[in-house]
Parts: sequence; structure tokens; C-alpha cells
Amino acid sequence: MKFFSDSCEIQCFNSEKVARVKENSLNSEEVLGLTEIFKTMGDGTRIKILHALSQEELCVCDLVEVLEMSQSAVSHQLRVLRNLRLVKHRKEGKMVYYSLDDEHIINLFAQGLAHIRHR
Amino acid sequence: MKFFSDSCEIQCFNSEKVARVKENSLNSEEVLGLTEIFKTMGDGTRIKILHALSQEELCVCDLVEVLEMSQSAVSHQLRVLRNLRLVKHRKEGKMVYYSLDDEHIINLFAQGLAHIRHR
DNA sequence: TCCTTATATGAATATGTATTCATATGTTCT
DNA sequence: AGAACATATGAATACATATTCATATAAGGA
Repeated sequence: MKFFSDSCEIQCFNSEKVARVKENSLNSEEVLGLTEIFKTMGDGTRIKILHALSQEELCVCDLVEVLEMSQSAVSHQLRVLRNLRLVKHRKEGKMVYYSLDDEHIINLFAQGLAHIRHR
Repeated sequence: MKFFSDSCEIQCFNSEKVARVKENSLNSEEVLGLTEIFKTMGDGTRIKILHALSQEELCVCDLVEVLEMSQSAVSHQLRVLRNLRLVKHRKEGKMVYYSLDDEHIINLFAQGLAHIRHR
């Protein structure tokens, strides 16, 4: 069955389906939240940092060595991860130790790897 | 006053830890693959598309209605999702029906939502 | 106190990307 | 064949963001 709308040139949609799907759609907070996490994990540097921290707690200079990147770049990305509460930190003298703040990250890795191996 | 350092100014890292972590680090393919998926999911429009498709198979104009966005914008994003093999499509006359290509996506949603609710 | 080291951060630059606009492709109907 | 519709796509624009550079902060040692 077809329906018409004069404001929009699209008229082929199935309005029952559309209503059903809209009913169950995510609210804007959920969309924003999901977008934020995935966007944060959608960067090679942050993926490497998170994966390293999934093994052990590390200080900034450990991470600099592991990633072979500048201290500044690593610090900037750690701030992003901190803001999203994906990592937490602990100060000891002049060193700052980082670790994962949420074990769900590990499951996200697992699912992500499962996907890329599935293709 | 500032002086020049020979090669690298970092010297505080724990080399045992670093070696251990480097040993277990992801290879570049895995990093690239994970980055790609998460980057792809790190956009509100694509999140909404994927979530809608996790409910039912839908044609492009259904999606246009559900998302209340232009047909062009939706098509562009569908192409991104198709390239990453996150969705598949089936043609029927002049309509094109899209659906999820990989059920791992649903688990990614679940983990992502678990994370944002955990905070 | 002065110097060195560990980390953080503002500004600038370079690169990526989402949407829009215009148009192309392909299908159905008359 | 021609018109109408569903979808796809190239180019342009606008906006976001990753890294670098320079410098700031903060802690420890001489």
C-alpha cells in the first residue's frame, strides 16, 4: 500500500512498519551516548591505548613507549578517554597511572574482533 | 632555560611491563579493523539506521521516514554501512531493502548501552 | 632556590567527514 | 518512447578532530 505526502517527495514507505520501528527507536540520549562511545573507540591511537590498559595499569610514559608516539599526543588522547570515563587515573609522585574504568570495554573489543573475523 | 635532548625525552618507563604489553598488542590489521567498525558506529545517523534495521528489514524510503532525514543523506550513509559489510541489501523492483549483515552489531549495541547505563 | 623530570594543555594546522545540492541510474507504468 | 518514481553518487561546503609545537604545572632532587 502506498501513501502520499505533499511536503516530501518520498511516498513509497510502509507506514505500519515505519510506525513500529519508530515506536522502538532509541531516545536521543541513548543515541548520543552510543555515538560518543563508538566515536571514542573509532580511533587507532585510542584503540591501542585501551587495549594496552586492558592488560595492565600503565603510566603515561609506559604508554608512550608502547605506542611509539609523542607524549603530547598520548596525553591528549588520555584526556578524551578520561572525559568519557573509559579510563581512570591514579597519581603516585609525579607519575600518573591509568587503567580501564569499565570492563564493558573488553566485551566491546571481543565483539568487534568477532565481527572483523566474521567477514 | 631549555636544552636539547639527544633522541627521546622519556626515560621513566618500566621496560618489563612495556615489553609484556607490546608482546600482546594487536597487530595493525586488527587495529585498523576495530577502528573502522567503531568509527562507522560513531555517528548518530548510522546508529539510528543500524538500530532500525536491527528491528526489521527496511527500504530506503522507510528509513527516510524513520530518521526524518533527506534521501540523499540516508543513501550516503547506507553506502558507508554497505562498504563495511554491516548491512546487506536486496533489490525488489525499484525498491532496495536493507537489513543487518552481522548479528554481532546487536551485541555491540547491548555492550554500548550497558556502558552508558553503568556511568 | 634552581634544575630536571612527568604530565597536561592551548593554539595552530592538516586531515577527515556529514550533509546538501544537483544530477545520474535504473525501474515501472502508460 | 516518455513520464514518474526510488535510489545512488559526485562535488562543494561546513564542521569536527588528531597531531604537533610550545609552554604550563607539579613533583623530586641537588
